[in-house]
Amino acid sequence: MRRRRPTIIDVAQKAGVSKSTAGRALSGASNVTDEARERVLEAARAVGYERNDLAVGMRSGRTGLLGLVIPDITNPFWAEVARGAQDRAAENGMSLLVFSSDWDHGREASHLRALRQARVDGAIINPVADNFDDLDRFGLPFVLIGSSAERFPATSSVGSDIAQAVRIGMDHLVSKGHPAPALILGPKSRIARARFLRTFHEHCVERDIDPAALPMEDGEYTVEGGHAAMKRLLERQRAGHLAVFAANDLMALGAMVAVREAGLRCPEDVSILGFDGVPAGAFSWPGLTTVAKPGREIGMRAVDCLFDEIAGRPEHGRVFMPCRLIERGSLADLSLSQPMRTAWAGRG
Amino acid sequence: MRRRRPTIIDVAQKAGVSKSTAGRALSGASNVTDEARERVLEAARAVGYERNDLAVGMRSGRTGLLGLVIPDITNPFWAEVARGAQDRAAENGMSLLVFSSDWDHGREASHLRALRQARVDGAIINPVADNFDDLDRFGLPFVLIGSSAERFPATSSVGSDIAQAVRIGMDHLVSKGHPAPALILGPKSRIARARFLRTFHEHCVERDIDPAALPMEDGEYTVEGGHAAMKRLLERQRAGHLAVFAANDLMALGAMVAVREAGLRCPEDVSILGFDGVPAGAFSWPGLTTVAKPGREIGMRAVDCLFDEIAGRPEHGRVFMPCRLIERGSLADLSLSQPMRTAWAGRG
DNA sequence: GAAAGCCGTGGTAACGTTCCCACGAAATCA
DNA sequence: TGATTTCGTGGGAACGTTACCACGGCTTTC
Repeated sequence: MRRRRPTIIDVAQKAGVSKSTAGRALSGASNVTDEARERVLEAARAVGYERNDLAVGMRSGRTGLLGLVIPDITNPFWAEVARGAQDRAAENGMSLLVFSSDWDHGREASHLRALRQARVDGAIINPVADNFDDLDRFGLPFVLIGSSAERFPATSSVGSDIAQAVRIGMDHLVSKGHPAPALILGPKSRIARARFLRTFHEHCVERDIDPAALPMEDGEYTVEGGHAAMKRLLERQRAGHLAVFAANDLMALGAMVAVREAGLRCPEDVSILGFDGVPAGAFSWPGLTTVAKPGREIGMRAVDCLFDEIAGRPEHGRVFMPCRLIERGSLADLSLSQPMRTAWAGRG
Repeated sequence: MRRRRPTIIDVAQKAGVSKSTAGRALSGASNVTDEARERVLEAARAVGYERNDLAVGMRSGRTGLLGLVIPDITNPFWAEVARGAQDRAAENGMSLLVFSSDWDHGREASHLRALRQARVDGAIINPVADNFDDLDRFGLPFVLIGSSAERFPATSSVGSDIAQAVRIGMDHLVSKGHPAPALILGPKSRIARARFLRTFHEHCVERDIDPAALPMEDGEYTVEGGHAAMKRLLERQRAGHLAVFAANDLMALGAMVAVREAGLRCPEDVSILGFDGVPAGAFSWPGLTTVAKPGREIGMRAVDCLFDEIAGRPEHGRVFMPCRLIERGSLADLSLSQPMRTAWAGRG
């Protein structure tokens, strides 16, 4: 048999005040005598009172619940985002409702409905929908995360700064003597790809390189995709050192496997630079040098923006979080041994 | 300006029935005319009604919320557990509140309080506390997960079957010609270690091997821990093939690095078997052969048990989920080339 | 044919909290 | 001193739903 949990009325009785006064004391309102507050708090401790969030939400409209809708909590990047969001939420006494959409419209819609029914105060969403209808109908404050947020420029959102990331990566490649790397990119349909390419082209223009002369392969954002892309790259490349900038760590790791299978060595014969910062990159051989996205910071920042959104404060627009280089062992340093002698340098 | 959301009363008015009838129709109760139900459902659709879960929870005592308290959502294993739990919860129309405790008593206690205040219907908990006080005070239905659940044998819990996992691993080692491997274990304080060792000893007895004669090293459950342990192992081992069973994949990956640093090759000189099934093991070189825990299934099963617990159905006691072998490239096959010629075979 | 049971319906209370208003006492102002 | 403000307090309504009870009409039973 489970005993009835004490309510604010029990506390009020024990303290000898009305439930209004007890409520004020417990919620930290100012217009209560110190003496009354003391008595109420003591009584609450004595009876083991714990506020009923449902009742609070019911009456005040604020539930202390935040929603997080991401493609897959199993993906290390999204796990980091979730962790950051959860920590920042907890700091502010709020709890996080987590949902995985698996890039599925139906699931996303159903999760958004669940969020509404739970009366969350707001949500952080990585949208799978490519039109704004679903989100527009959401009806609650929300913040977008991830690169697909770019499709909704008018909405408050937080993402990694792909432009800056590409720049960091290219600077590093140049410093190691690979000014004109080959590219392994994601599917043409993805927004992130376009942004990546755009910045890459800017970089080429600055350095007087013809981007059209650089080898480029597409593939899914998976190990298999990277593996296949690298095989194609190696078929085109016969001699000299090959440097590759992959748009995704999993692709980079797949590419590394392809290099090994071709009887070549990384980084001696092929240099590989990744993008994401997945933990697995630390255990590959060689360790994967990569541009890491600040997943945790994105999650935290998204919660901050969401709070502003909820409070009706002027919206942030798009927030871009800076990425950073993690240097491990997958890049050869050609800057000293054979300055400027990369695969395609001076071809065109 | 955000318009007031339609309530069940709006639906009832539109349908021309009382709110009682509307409520019955919407909650799928049986004692309503088909005609009335139809009218109510149509009205609900027309006004865009969505049930208020807070009010339901307030009145009925069931919130449709489940809690999940794990050490760290960022850890791939726990992410899998969370994913499984979330999917199974969603199947049953419930939402998951996720918290990371970071093995910290204070955080755990505060998360449990948050769950109580949110009036969740139940919780799945990987307890960090080593005494039962906190959990005993929890006051809501719950199911324990992870190996530390072993400290609370009276409570319903779900974990991986370490005994079976060790057996699978050993069988595989034997089949490859490594009947007496060295061990890399976790810290002495951890429950999982004891269970691992116990089964290992049983295995040795069955095969007439003196476990005391086998090299054994401890370390933290991290890459660094495994790295250091393997270095110590290699100092003791001068010649012949060395086979190692690591109690954790991260340790195994660290060990692999140590092997490479010592100028040896895996699997030619050293065979390594891991335990966990982390994704990173697929990208190491060689790929890590390992015994994988069924994280997702554990999460799903835990939710099933929790439903039983909530419904007051007879408790399950401890549920053990079977692990499976993932064979990649980190074990040499000595069974043909040099039958039974492992490092320590026939020493004692 | 009367009593008893079933079924669909509607009205009302209850869940636990916060919000709003009114009240009296003390403090301040003219 | 009398009028006005301030402050702490208490009472009651409200949030949106489900649980409970009572009612009338119908069918079943003896």
